[in-house]
Amino acid sequence: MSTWENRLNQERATVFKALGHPLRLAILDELQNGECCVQDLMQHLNCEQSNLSRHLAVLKQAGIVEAKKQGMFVYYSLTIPCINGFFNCVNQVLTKKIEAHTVINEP
Amino acid sequence: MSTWENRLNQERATVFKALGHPLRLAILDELQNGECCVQDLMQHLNCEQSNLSRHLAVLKQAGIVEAKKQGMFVYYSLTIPCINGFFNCVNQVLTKKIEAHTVINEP
DNA sequence: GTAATATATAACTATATGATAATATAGTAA
DNA sequence: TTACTATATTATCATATAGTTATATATTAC
Repeated sequence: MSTWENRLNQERATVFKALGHPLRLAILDELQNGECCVQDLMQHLNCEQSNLSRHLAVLKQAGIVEAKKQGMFVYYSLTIPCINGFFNCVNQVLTKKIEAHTVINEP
Repeated sequence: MSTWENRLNQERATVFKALGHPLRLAILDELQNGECCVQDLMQHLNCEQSNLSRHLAVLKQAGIVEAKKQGMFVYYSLTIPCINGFFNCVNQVLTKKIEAHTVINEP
Protein backbone atom coordinates (compact mmCIF):
# COMPACT_ATOMS: atom_id res chain seq x y z
CA MET A 1 0.00 0.00 0.00
CA SER A 2 1.63 3.20 -1.17
CA THR A 3 1.77 6.47 0.72
CA TRP A 4 -0.57 7.86 -1.87
CA GLU A 5 -3.13 5.18 -1.23
CA ASN A 6 -2.70 5.70 2.48
CA ARG A 7 -3.51 9.36 2.22
CA LEU A 8 -6.39 8.76 -0.09
CA ASN A 9 -7.86 6.27 2.33
CA GLN A 10 -7.39 8.77 5.13
CA GLU A 11 -9.38 11.33 3.20
CA ARG A 12 -12.03 8.86 2.24
CA ALA A 13 -12.28 7.68 5.83
CA THR A 14 -12.86 11.22 7.02
CA VAL A 15 -15.86 11.55 4.76
CA PHE A 16 -17.28 8.20 5.76
CA LYS A 17 -16.67 8.93 9.41
CA ALA A 18 -18.60 12.14 9.07
CA LEU A 19 -21.46 10.14 7.57
CA GLY A 20 -21.27 7.64 10.37
CA HIS A 21 -23.73 9.22 12.74
CA PRO A 22 -27.51 9.04 12.59
CA LEU A 23 -28.06 12.69 13.43
CA ARG A 24 -25.66 13.81 10.75
CA LEU A 25 -27.44 11.63 8.22
CA ALA A 26 -30.71 13.16 9.34
CA ILE A 27 -29.22 16.59 8.81
CA LEU A 28 -28.24 15.62 5.29
CA ASP A 29 -31.71 14.29 4.64
CA GLU A 30 -33.07 17.69 5.59
CA LEU A 31 -30.57 19.54 3.45
CA GLN A 32 -31.64 17.60 0.41
CA ASN A 33 -34.82 19.62 0.41
CA GLY A 34 -32.77 22.77 0.20
CA GLU A 35 -30.58 24.86 2.42
CA CYS A 36 -31.45 25.29 6.07
CA CYS A 37 -30.35 27.45 8.93
CA VAL A 38 -29.65 25.94 12.31
CA GLN A 39 -33.05 27.08 13.57
CA ASP A 40 -34.83 25.02 10.95
CA LEU A 41 -32.79 21.96 11.75
CA MET A 42 -33.39 22.38 15.46
CA GLN A 43 -37.13 22.33 14.89
CA HIS A 44 -37.21 19.54 12.35
CA LEU A 45 -34.77 17.30 14.13
CA ASN A 46 -35.80 18.29 17.63
CA CYS A 47 -32.33 18.69 18.99
CA GLU A 48 -30.10 21.04 20.94
CA GLN A 49 -28.61 24.00 19.12
CA SER A 50 -25.17 23.37 20.45
CA ASN A 51 -25.17 19.71 19.57
CA LEU A 52 -26.40 20.48 16.09
CA SER A 53 -23.75 23.09 15.66
CA ARG A 54 -21.03 20.62 16.50
CA HIS A 55 -22.34 18.02 14.09
CA LEU A 56 -22.63 20.62 11.35
CA ALA A 57 -19.01 21.49 11.97
CA VAL A 58 -18.04 17.86 11.42
CA LEU A 59 -19.94 17.74 8.15
CA LYS A 60 -18.43 21.00 7.03
CA GLN A 61 -14.95 19.89 7.96
CA ALA A 62 -15.42 16.75 5.90
CA GLY A 63 -16.45 18.86 2.95
CA ILE A 64 -19.95 17.44 2.74
CA VAL A 65 -21.72 20.63 3.64
CA GLU A 66 -21.04 24.31 3.27
CA ALA A 67 -22.10 27.31 5.30
CA LYS A 68 -23.12 30.74 4.08
CA LYS A 69 -23.77 33.54 6.49
CA GLN A 70 -26.68 35.87 5.80
CA GLY A 71 -27.27 38.40 8.49
CA MET A 72 -27.81 36.61 11.73
CA PHE A 73 -28.41 33.29 10.08
CA VAL A 74 -26.05 30.69 8.78
CA TYR A 75 -27.44 28.69 5.93
CA TYR A 76 -26.13 25.20 5.39
CA SER A 77 -26.36 23.32 2.14
CA LEU A 78 -24.95 20.23 0.52
CA THR A 79 -21.77 20.92 -1.40
CA ILE A 80 -23.03 18.54 -4.02
CA PRO A 81 -26.78 18.47 -4.41
CA CYS A 82 -27.38 14.78 -4.79
CA ILE A 83 -30.86 13.73 -5.70
CA ASN A 84 -31.19 10.33 -4.14
CA GLY A 85 -28.92 10.98 -1.28
CA PHE A 86 -25.25 11.51 -1.01
CA PHE A 87 -24.33 7.89 -1.37
CA ASN A 88 -23.05 8.21 -4.87
CA CYS A 89 -21.29 11.41 -4.15
CA VAL A 90 -18.44 10.47 -1.91
CA ASN A 91 -15.94 10.53 -4.68
CA GLN A 92 -17.14 13.87 -5.89
CA VAL A 93 -16.94 15.29 -2.39
CA LEU A 94 -13.39 14.09 -2.17
CA THR A 95 -12.44 15.42 -5.55
CA LYS A 96 -13.83 18.80 -4.66
CA LYS A 97 -12.06 18.82 -1.35
CA ILE A 98 -8.77 17.86 -2.93
CA GLU A 99 -9.17 20.54 -5.56
CA ALA A 100 -10.01 23.13 -2.94
CA HIS A 101 -7.26 22.48 -0.46
CA THR A 102 -4.81 20.45 -2.49
CA VAL A 103 -4.55 18.23 0.55
CA ILE A 104 -3.00 15.46 -1.43
CA ASN A 105 0.05 16.01 -3.58
CA GLU A 106 1.04 13.07 -5.66
CA PRO A 107 4.50 13.03 -7.22
CA MET B 1 -38.26 12.64 11.84
CA SER B 2 -40.15 9.38 12.24
CA THR B 3 -39.02 6.34 14.19
CA TRP B 4 -38.66 4.59 10.88
CA GLU B 5 -36.28 7.24 9.58
CA ASN B 6 -34.42 7.12 12.86
CA ARG B 7 -33.80 3.42 12.58
CA LEU B 8 -32.87 3.67 8.95
CA ASN B 9 -30.33 6.35 9.75
CA GLN B 10 -28.97 4.18 12.53
CA GLU B 11 -28.43 1.36 10.09
CA ARG B 12 -26.94 3.62 7.49
CA ALA B 13 -24.66 5.15 10.07
CA THR B 14 -23.35 1.74 11.05
CA VAL B 15 -22.29 1.07 7.49
CA PHE B 16 -20.66 4.46 7.09
CA LYS B 17 -18.95 4.14 10.44
CA ALA B 18 -17.49 0.84 9.35
CA LEU B 19 -16.17 2.56 6.24
CA GLY B 20 -14.74 5.36 8.33
CA HIS B 21 -11.29 3.97 8.93
CA PRO B 22 -8.33 4.02 6.56
CA LEU B 23 -7.26 0.47 7.29
CA ARG B 24 -10.74 -0.85 6.69
CA LEU B 25 -10.89 0.97 3.38
CA ALA B 26 -7.52 -0.54 2.51
CA ILE B 27 -8.91 -3.96 3.34
CA LEU B 28 -11.83 -3.35 1.01
CA ASP B 29 -9.45 -2.23 -1.73
CA GLU B 30 -7.67 -5.55 -1.39
CA LEU B 31 -10.88 -7.53 -1.40
CA GLN B 32 -11.90 -5.98 -4.67
CA ASN B 33 -9.26 -8.10 -6.34
CA GLY B 34 -10.93 -11.18 -4.96
CA GLU B 35 -11.29 -12.94 -1.65
CA CYS B 36 -8.38 -12.98 0.79
CA CYS B 37 -7.51 -14.77 3.96
CA VAL B 38 -6.13 -12.86 6.90
CA GLN B 39 -2.60 -13.96 6.03
CA ASP B 40 -2.78 -12.27 2.66
CA LEU B 41 -4.08 -9.08 4.16
CA MET B 42 -1.38 -9.09 6.83
CA GLN B 43 1.28 -9.24 4.15
CA HIS B 44 -0.26 -6.77 1.75
CA LEU B 45 -1.25 -4.26 4.36
CA ASN B 46 1.68 -4.88 6.66
CA CYS B 47 -0.28 -4.98 9.85
CA GLU B 48 -0.84 -6.99 13.01
CA GLN B 49 -2.98 -10.09 12.79
CA SER B 50 -5.00 -9.17 15.81
CA ASN B 51 -5.67 -5.66 14.65
CA LEU B 52 -6.71 -6.88 11.23
CA SER B 53 -9.00 -9.43 12.79
CA ARG B 54 -10.81 -6.79 14.77
CA HIS B 55 -11.27 -4.54 11.78
CA LEU B 56 -12.55 -7.44 9.72
CA ALA B 57 -15.06 -8.12 12.45
CA VAL B 58 -16.32 -4.55 12.19
CA LEU B 59 -16.74 -4.85 8.43
CA LYS B 60 -18.48 -8.17 8.81
CA GLN B 61 -20.77 -6.85 11.48
CA ALA B 62 -21.75 -3.97 9.23
CA GLY B 63 -22.60 -6.42 6.48
CA ILE B 64 -19.96 -5.15 4.09
CA VAL B 65 -17.86 -8.28 4.11
CA GLU B 66 -18.50 -11.95 4.62
CA ALA B 67 -16.30 -14.74 5.93
CA LYS B 68 -16.06 -18.31 4.75
CA LYS B 69 -13.99 -20.84 6.61
CA GLN B 70 -11.99 -23.33 4.59
CA GLY B 71 -9.84 -25.56 6.70
CA MET B 72 -7.54 -23.40 8.74
CA PHE B 73 -8.17 -20.33 6.68
CA VAL B 74 -10.95 -17.83 6.75
CA TYR B 75 -11.59 -16.23 3.42
CA TYR B 76 -13.08 -12.78 3.39
CA SER B 77 -14.91 -11.30 0.47
CA LEU B 78 -17.13 -8.34 -0.34
CA THR B 79 -20.79 -9.13 0.11
CA ILE B 80 -21.46 -7.09 -2.98
CA PRO B 81 -18.67 -7.18 -5.53
CA CYS B 82 -18.54 -3.56 -6.56
CA ILE B 83 -16.33 -2.75 -9.46
CA ASN B 84 -15.30 0.79 -8.80
CA GLY B 85 -15.40 0.58 -5.09
CA PHE B 86 -18.20 0.16 -2.67
CA PHE B 87 -19.27 3.76 -2.80
CA ASN B 88 -22.38 3.07 -4.80
CA CYS B 89 -23.24 0.04 -2.80
CA VAL B 90 -24.24 1.32 0.57
CA ASN B 91 -27.89 1.04 -0.15
CA GLN B 92 -27.53 -2.47 -1.45
CA VAL B 93 -25.59 -3.48 1.62
CA LEU B 94 -28.34 -2.11 3.77
CA THR B 95 -31.07 -3.72 1.77
CA LYS B 96 -29.32 -7.03 2.04
CA LYS B 97 -28.81 -6.65 5.72
CA ILE B 98 -32.41 -5.71 6.30
CA GLU B 99 -33.61 -8.64 4.22
CA ALA B 100 -31.32 -11.00 6.09
CA HIS B 101 -32.13 -9.99 9.64
CA THR B 102 -35.37 -8.08 9.25
CA VAL B 103 -33.86 -5.54 11.58
CA ILE B 104 -36.37 -2.92 10.62
CA ASN B 105 -40.09 -3.55 10.74
CA GLU B 106 -42.19 -0.80 9.26
CA PRO B 107 -45.90 -0.73 10.11
C1' DG C 1 -25.00 52.46 24.03
C1' DT C 2 -28.49 47.95 25.71
C1' DA C 3 -31.37 44.00 24.70
C1' DA C 4 -32.47 40.15 22.03
C1' DT C 5 -31.49 36.54 18.76
C1' DA C 6 -28.54 33.14 16.04
C1' DT C 7 -24.67 30.53 16.03
C1' DA C 8 -20.17 28.85 17.67
C1' DT C 9 -17.03 27.39 21.09
C1' DA C 10 -15.30 25.65 25.61
C1' DA C 11 -15.37 22.77 29.48
C1' DC C 12 -16.93 18.76 31.35
C1' DT C 13 -18.40 13.84 31.69
C1' DA C 14 -19.53 9.48 29.73
C1' DT C 15 -18.86 6.29 26.32
C1' DA C 16 -16.69 4.39 22.07
C1' DT C 17 -12.84 3.28 19.41
C1' DG C 18 -8.07 2.02 18.26
C1' DA C 19 -3.57 -0.29 18.91
C1' DT C 20 -1.05 -3.66 21.12
C1' DA C 21 0.10 -7.78 23.64
C1' DA C 22 -1.34 -11.96 25.58
C1' DT C 23 -4.34 -15.74 25.42
C1' DA C 24 -7.96 -18.83 23.49
C1' DT C 25 -9.95 -21.59 19.89
C1' DA C 26 -9.83 -24.48 16.04
C1' DG C 27 -7.91 -27.02 12.35
C1' DT C 28 -3.84 -29.84 10.55
C1' DA C 29 -0.05 -32.87 10.80
C1' DA C 30 3.11 -35.82 12.95
C1' DT D 1 -1.54 -37.46 22.05
C1' DT D 2 1.73 -33.12 20.96
C1' DA D 3 3.20 -29.49 18.06
C1' DC D 4 2.13 -26.10 14.78
C1' DT D 5 -0.54 -22.73 12.23
C1' DA D 6 -4.52 -19.50 11.38
C1' DT D 7 -7.75 -16.74 13.34
C1' DA D 8 -10.49 -14.76 17.13
C1' DT D 9 -10.96 -12.84 21.58
C1' DT D 10 -9.69 -10.51 25.78
C1' DA D 11 -7.49 -7.03 28.61
C1' DT D 12 -5.40 -2.78 28.89
C1' DC D 13 -4.45 1.84 27.95
C1' DA D 14 -4.67 5.98 25.24
C1' DT D 15 -7.39 8.77 22.49
C1' DA D 16 -11.66 10.26 20.08
C1' DT D 17 -16.39 11.20 20.02
C1' DA D 18 -21.01 12.50 21.81
C1' DG D 19 -24.09 15.10 24.66
C1' DT D 20 -24.85 18.79 27.92
C1' DT D 21 -24.34 23.20 30.02
C1' DA D 22 -22.42 27.52 30.09
C1' DT D 23 -20.24 31.10 27.75
C1' DA D 24 -18.59 33.84 23.70
C1' DT D 25 -19.27 36.12 19.31
C1' DA D 26 -21.86 38.49 15.99
C1' DT D 27 -25.84 40.60 14.04
C1' DT D 28 -30.04 43.20 14.41
C1' DA D 29 -33.28 46.31 16.65
C1' DC D 30 -34.16 49.79 19.86
